[in-house]
Amino acid sequence: MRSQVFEGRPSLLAWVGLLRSHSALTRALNAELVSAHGLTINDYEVLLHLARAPERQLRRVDLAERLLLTASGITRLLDGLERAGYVTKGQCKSDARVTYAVLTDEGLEKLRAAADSHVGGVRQQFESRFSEDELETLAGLLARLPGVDTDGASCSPD
Amino acid sequence: MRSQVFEGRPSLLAWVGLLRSHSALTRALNAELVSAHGLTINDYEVLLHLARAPERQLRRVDLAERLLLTASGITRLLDGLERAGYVTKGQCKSDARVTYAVLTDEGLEKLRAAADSHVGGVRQQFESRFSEDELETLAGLLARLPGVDTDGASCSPD
DNA sequence: GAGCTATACTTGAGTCGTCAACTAATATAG
DNA sequence: CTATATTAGTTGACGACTCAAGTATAGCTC
Repeated sequence: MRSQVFEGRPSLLAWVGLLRSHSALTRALNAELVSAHGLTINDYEVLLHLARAPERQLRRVDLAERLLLTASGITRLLDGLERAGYVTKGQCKSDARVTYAVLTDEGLEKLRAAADSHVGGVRQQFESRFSEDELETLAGLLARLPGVDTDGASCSPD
Repeated sequence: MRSQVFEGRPSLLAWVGLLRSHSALTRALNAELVSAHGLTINDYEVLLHLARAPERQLRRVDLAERLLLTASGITRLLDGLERAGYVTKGQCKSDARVTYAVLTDEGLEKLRAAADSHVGGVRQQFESRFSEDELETLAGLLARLPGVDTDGASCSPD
């Protein structure tokens, strides 16, 4: 049993490393973002994905896929962003089931305001510890884990 | 702005990779563990840390440090494990403030039962995607991120 | 075109964790 | 020794998600 439970294997080390580093980094970066801009990491990610999307809008489903959240999680997340005025709802002409999340000008404004300090925080965490090469290696390895890709459809015109 | 917000830099790629892979892996492995054994990843980690500790006990504070949770998070986590009978409270003779979390025989039993399938799941996720060398590289890189280390004190005898 | 399945989304209940405030015991300083 | 600060832990209120169930629209199949 010992050999199974007590983590000697590289896969287990990688796993606990992932768990811990995520916890620590997330905590730090999220606190930063919340205190400086009143945004959660996920809030930020929503704004970012919308900003990059054509027409600055995305179906809720696609947002869920990109953020790796459930549909209801997205509803809740967007609730907050809508109340804050950063996002509004939009209809889809060709499919009455879908509601778009549309980035407002205020939302884009907010994203711009938050981006610099957040990206700066992220870069500092990583670039103070790793060389450019190491970062590429790390990013490359992480990219092979599940959940790191996704791309989304759209409510195409009739 | 474009260059700041739109993640081209390796540090940003590494960061989103970490976020996504954590989310996906955690979801998968946690679901497995919960459905097979009724344990959360954090439940499991508590049992594991206790099993490795001298006397199979640890102060709540130290547990918090190891799991990267707050003190109150630990109180809540242990609530569940105590109700399930996997952990009990223990006093510290030399300091009446501290309460130990003590692994019961049932708890050790439970850990043993869960360990194989959980470790198996973890290994499968990682070893199906990476070579041994790559895993070592990944683990090594992750180890340099914050939160990946810790070691704990104990209520030493008078 | 009626019925069935699948998809988009919302809602209520519950879980897991946080923070801030609080109690209790110990350490330290004068 | 007394006063103050520090440390261990718990608790209430709350936030962010999840799951299961429900509603409404769309698409198939015959």
